[in-house]
Amino acid sequence: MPTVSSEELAAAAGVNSAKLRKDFSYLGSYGTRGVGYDVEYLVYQISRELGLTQDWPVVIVGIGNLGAALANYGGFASRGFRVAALIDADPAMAGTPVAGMPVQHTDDLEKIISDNGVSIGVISTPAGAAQQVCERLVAAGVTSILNFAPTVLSVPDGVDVRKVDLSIELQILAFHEQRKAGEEASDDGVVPPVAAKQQRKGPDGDVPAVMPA
Amino acid sequence: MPTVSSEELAAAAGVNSAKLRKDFSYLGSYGTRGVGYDVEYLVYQISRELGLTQDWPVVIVGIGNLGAALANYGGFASRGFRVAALIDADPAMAGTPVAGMPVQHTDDLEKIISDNGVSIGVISTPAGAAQQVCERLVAAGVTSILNFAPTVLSVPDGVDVRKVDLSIELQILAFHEQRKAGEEASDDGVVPPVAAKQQRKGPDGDVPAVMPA
DNA sequence: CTATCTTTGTGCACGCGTTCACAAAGACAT
DNA sequence: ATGTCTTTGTGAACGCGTGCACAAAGATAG
Repeated sequence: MPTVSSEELAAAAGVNSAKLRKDFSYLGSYGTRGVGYDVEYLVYQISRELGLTQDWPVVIVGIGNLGAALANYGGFASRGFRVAALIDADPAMAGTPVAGMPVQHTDDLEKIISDNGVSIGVISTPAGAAQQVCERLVAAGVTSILNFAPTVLSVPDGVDVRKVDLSIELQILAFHEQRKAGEEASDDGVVPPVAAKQQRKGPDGDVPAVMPA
Repeated sequence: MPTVSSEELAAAAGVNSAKLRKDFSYLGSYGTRGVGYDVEYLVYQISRELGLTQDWPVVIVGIGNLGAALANYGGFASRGFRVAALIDADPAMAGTPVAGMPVQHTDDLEKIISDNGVSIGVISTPAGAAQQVCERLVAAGVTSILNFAPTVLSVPDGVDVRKVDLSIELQILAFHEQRKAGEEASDDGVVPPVAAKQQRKGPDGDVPAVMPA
C-alpha cells in the first residue's frame, strides 16, 4: 500500500507539516500513525471534499475568443466539469461548432439551463452584456457565476460570483518587476513619508486624471 | 479640491477604515487631517506605487484562442501595459493581423524581446511548448512570466512566474455550490475554516495546498 | 488668536491562524 | 506479549494582522 507522510507532502507543497496535518484532520482521521496516509484513499477523500467526484454541468455564455478558449480548455473535464452548452447572442454563430459542440442562441438560455440542471454559469461576454446575461442565468436557476467580463455584477443573496481579471496577475508581476528595478535605491518596502513626498512633481506635474478601473 | 475621507472609501470598498488609513500610511502621509485625501493626488500616488504610471511592454507567445483573447483585452492598456508583439510558432499565422497587430514568428523571439526592452512575457501556448518558450524568453532577458499553459514552469532564481489556471476559480465555485447543496441535508460534519470573499481573491486564492491533478 | 470640529495617523489590545511540541496510536521486531 | 520506533492528531504557545480608540493636526468660524 503506497503511503506518504505529512512531512513528505509538506516538503513537496512547501508548507508546514503540522498545518497540513491539521488541515487534513478537518476532513477526518485518514492517516495511520507510524505509517502516514494511504495515497489512493487520501486522494479520494480530498477529491470528494472538493467536489471533484461530482459532475458539474456548466454553460459558457459569450463565445468570443475567450469563450472559445474556455470551451477548448482541457482542464475542465478532469476536474469534474462538463460543458453542457455554449451560448452566444450572435444569430450568425448559432450552429457553428466550437470545441466540437454547436453554439446555441441566447434565446434558448432558460431552456438549456433547465434541461441540463445547470447551476454554474461562465460569462465571457463583452462588459456591456454581462449584467443582463447574469440576471437571466440567475432567474433560470444558476446559483454560481464565474465572470470574465470586466464588470462587477450585482446578484441577489445566495448567488456566488467570482470575477476573473486577466490583467491582475500581470499587474502583480509588474509590481514585483518594479521592486526589482528600484531595489538598489531604497531597500525597504516602507517608504519614509518625507522622502516619498519629495518625489512628488510640481503642482502641475503630469498626474493621470482617473485611476484605471 | 475634491477629497474623500477614509470612512467613505472604506464603506465603498467594504473594509475597515482604520485598516485603510494604516495601509495608506505605508505609502506616506498623503491625507489632510480634518479634510481627508485629495482624490487626484491619492490616485496618482497609488498608481505610482503599483507601477501603473510606467509603461510595461509585454509579448504574448502562443496566439490561439486564448492568446487572441488576451491581445484584444482592453484592460491591459489602461493598467500601463503595452502589447509589444504577438508571437506564434505557426508559420502560417505570421503576418496575420490579430487585434490590429501582425503575428510574428517564434524565430524572431529574441530580437523582438531585445529591441523592445521587454521584461514581461505571457505564455498562452499549448502545455507541450510552454517550457521551451519559457527558457527562450528567460535567455532573451525576460524576468517575469505569466503562464496560462497547464504546466509548472521551472525557471532560474530571479525570475518570477505566475501561473493562471482558468479552472481554479470554477473549482472554488463548485466547492461552495456543493456546500450549499449539502448544507440543509447534513449539518453534523466538522466545518473547515474556509472563508469565501465575494468577487475578491487573495494572492493565491483560497485554494487548499494539496490538490489532485 | 482662541475655540471648536473633523479626520488623519498610530499605539495598543485582541483574536485568529500558524507553528511547536508531545502524548497517543499503531506497526513491526524480538 | 512487550518494547521500540515512527508518525499522527491536537492542546497550547506564539506571532501577526486587524480593529479600536485617541492624541495630534489642520481647517474653519467667531
